Amino acid sequence: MSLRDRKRARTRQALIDAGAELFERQGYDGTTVADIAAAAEIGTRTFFSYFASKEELLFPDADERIRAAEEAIASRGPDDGPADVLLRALRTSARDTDLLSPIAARRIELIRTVPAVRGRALQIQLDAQRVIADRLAEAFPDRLDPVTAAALTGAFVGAVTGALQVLLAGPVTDAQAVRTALQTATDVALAPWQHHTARGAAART
Amino acid sequence: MSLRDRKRARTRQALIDAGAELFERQGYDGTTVADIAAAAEIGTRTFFSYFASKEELLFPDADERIRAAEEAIASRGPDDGPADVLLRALRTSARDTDLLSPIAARRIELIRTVPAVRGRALQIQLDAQRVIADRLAEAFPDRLDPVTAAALTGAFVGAVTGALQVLLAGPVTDAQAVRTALQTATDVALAPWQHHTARGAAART
DNA sequence: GTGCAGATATGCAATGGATGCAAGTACGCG
DNA sequence: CGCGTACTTGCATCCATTGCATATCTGCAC
Repeated sequence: MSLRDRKRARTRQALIDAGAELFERQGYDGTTVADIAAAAEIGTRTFFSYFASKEELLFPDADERIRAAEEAIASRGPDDGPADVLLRALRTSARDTDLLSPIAARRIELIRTVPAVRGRALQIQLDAQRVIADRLAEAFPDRLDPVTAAALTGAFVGAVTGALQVLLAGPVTDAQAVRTALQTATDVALAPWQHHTARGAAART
Repeated sequence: MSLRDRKRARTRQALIDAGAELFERQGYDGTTVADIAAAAEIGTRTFFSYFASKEELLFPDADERIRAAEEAIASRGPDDGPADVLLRALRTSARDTDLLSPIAARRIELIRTVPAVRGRALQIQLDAQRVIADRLAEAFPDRLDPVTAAALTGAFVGAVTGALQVLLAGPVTDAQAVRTALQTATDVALAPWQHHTARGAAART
């Protein structure tokens, strides 16, 4: 990796850190892009060559997570059905984002309270959903047409999102509660599809 | 209804119409709030006493749709299970209101192509989802805990949304296409639940 | 009808995100 | 070392959005 690349990566990380720090201290709306740029010691204009918008700063790893999910689908076992694959994709891409880490908690708080951030988060989620649905359809060409794959993926993601929305409405809960809620959500979403997609669908975590 | 109210309603409608007209002719980003306000013959500042943002102009009846869904839940039959009720609520709020209007296709097109609009649409959807989940949990207090209700609702909405996303992937030109896509989406996305509940058993959690 | 209180409308100014442009600076490579 | 390309940056600009102060209107009571 060249010096230039390393430098750029370092600046990028500095921006992410500065953003987290400032959002924490002054709130999202109370922090201007100029503040963040100054804290990372770059010009305000330059900020936008690293992130397309202020919100992007909060989702720096969206691409990686999508790739991780694609990876998980690609590396499925021969006996896995669509439901199993979706479960694995979810675990893979959600792994590093342990919902209970302090950083994640702050991000969730921002998603919950700042409309612009929520809107962006939902868009990213929908984009990810589309990619996953495409891969899923490719993975099971004889069992899932594209529309059905999209519906299945949407049901899965929607259930998880809905459950988390309720669960995370209050203050941060314990890890076990999160696990239980996820289990509930995936069960609810996938159960009706079992006879559509095969029996191996139920999985436990 | 007082004169004041009528006047206000008329201005509001004028703004909606002017917006549709201008977005159509100049594109969303090519149309400024000042343009819209001028076309409706009010001051730019006044626009924001009618709509909180430029995007809101595209979702003037969000409240009514939520109310329609709540209505559908409230008026459930004695033998309906959660899935039946949800199904009816979705069909009602989707069918009832605006999707039949001639501007439906244009709105879909804007949702599809303008990030800000898509973000807002998703937020509105999520908010609606939360309300519906709450009502559903209230309607079946002994069968559904809040998290399960939210997961179930999210699964339904997510499934339909996911299917729609694929069905409306390309440019959308006429309202008829929207209607048939919606029909197909609900059929594909919700079929699994209909079989499921037809057996008499609700989601088994 | 008159006049008041509260709701509305509007103009003005300011903030802040975002973008285009042109000039400056640094890096990679021959 | 020297050049071409990529990265930075300041500047001007556009536009959405908001606060504030002021003017205007409507509903209502008298």
